[in-house]
Amino acid sequence: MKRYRSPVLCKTCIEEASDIFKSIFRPDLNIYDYLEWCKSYKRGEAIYHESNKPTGVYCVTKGVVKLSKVGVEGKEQIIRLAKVGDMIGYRSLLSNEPICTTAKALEETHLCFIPKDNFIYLLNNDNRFCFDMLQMACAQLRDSNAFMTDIAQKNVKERVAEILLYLTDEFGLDKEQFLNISLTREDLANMVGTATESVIRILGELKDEKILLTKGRKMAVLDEKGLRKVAGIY
Amino acid sequence: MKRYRSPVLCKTCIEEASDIFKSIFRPDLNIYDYLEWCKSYKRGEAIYHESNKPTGVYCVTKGVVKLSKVGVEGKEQIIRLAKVGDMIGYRSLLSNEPICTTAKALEETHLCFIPKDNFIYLLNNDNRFCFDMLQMACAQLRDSNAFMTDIAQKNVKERVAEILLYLTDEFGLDKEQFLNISLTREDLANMVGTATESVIRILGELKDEKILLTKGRKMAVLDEKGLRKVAGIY
DNA sequence: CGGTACGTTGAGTCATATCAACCATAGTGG
DNA sequence: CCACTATGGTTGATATGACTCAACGTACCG
Repeated sequence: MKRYRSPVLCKTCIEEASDIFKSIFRPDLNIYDYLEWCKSYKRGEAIYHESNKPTGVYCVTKGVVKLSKVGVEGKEQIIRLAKVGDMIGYRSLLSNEPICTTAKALEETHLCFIPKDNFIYLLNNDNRFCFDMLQMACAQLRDSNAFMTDIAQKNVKERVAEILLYLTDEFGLDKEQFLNISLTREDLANMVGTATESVIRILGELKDEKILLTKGRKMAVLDEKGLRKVAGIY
Repeated sequence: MKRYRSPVLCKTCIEEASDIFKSIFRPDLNIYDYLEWCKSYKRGEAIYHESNKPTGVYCVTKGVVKLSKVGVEGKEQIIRLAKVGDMIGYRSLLSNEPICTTAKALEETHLCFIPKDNFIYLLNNDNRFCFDMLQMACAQLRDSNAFMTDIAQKNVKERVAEILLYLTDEFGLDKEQFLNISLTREDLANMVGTATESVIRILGELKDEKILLTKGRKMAVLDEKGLRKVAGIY
């Protein structure tokens, strides 16, 4: 849990991810003035917890963050995965309420922190920044609504297939054609809203159908078209 | 399908609902300059359809609008209900994509229309307006995420109970203690993501448990505490 | 007065959760 | 280095919530 207070390091962080942050962190904005620190998180490490008060927002410059809510009887529901170029923690801050999700690093992750006051200042004084944030929030709203419809109407197999497509899209494949993200079966289950055992069985079916290949936690999509068909997306 | 092109009528519309639009339609903004028209919609009338291109945003000054998506095999999923003071159509407009929901009036509804260019102009030139929109989008994102978790984890009875609480909260009760909104059983089913028959059975159970009272389409919550318990909210 | 949309009920089926047992792997401390 | 423990993965058996289908009742509307 190293803390970089040096603005130079923050600058490096952002610059490494600059093409992704293109709309929000523009060259003329001088975002470095507003960052308080950048920090490295280990796999599994918590970033913030449900019911804490938001103190600012975090920008992901490396790694992947899992955002989840605790539902019935402590069961976790994964709301979204945030990757390089994403901002987290802004939603509850802007709704003026306690944080109602939990954020955890899924792998080694670097975050830059913008304290609340700076963030609000930026929003109130840089119209372009505010507008970009609004567009981002709208895009997430779209995803959330679409996903809600899927959970409500599709069966588990369709949802698992859809999540695999989403992961392919979002995180891409490594040189061996494996998905560039490592999730436990339980994480997968908590994304699609089902039981771990169900996910395992579905993955088994997809393997039998030669659509998927797994090697421990690594997964490769062999037949994207087939997967699309299973997911009910044409 | 009457069209009022008169700005005076728009003004009346807005002023009647002014306390609700307080943040977005402030006195100093002179929103009337940006409205193109206000229009009255009959119960059941469509406002816009999936896959149309967004041409602007609509402000509800009277009535209730049902926003839904079409899911698997044509089954409707209700995303949210918009009432007086709400804005609809802004999400797809800001994500730069075809409309992906359908909007229908649930009762006699008045809408004021802000054309796309005016809306974007406002966002880009009135920082306060943009910030308020951002806050609104964030609040909806919170609701959407919370609802996603519920659909994924709660059973049908819990979800029905929760929707009834939500409706009480959102639309209030009339003088006879009946919910101030009229939904078909199918609409209820499409909100909680279940079958119409299931909703009917659950409502029957709640009546047996003296928690609910129904009279045709009218519903009265007799025991809010009991309902809360059923919904799993404490 | 017939039609259309909505509401209700019962019976049968199936998808999925739950429970329980067991295996695999990796990290830890003695 | 090995036993120990924790965590995650897998499989089978069983239970059941909720969907589907079908039939029928009800009410409003032109």
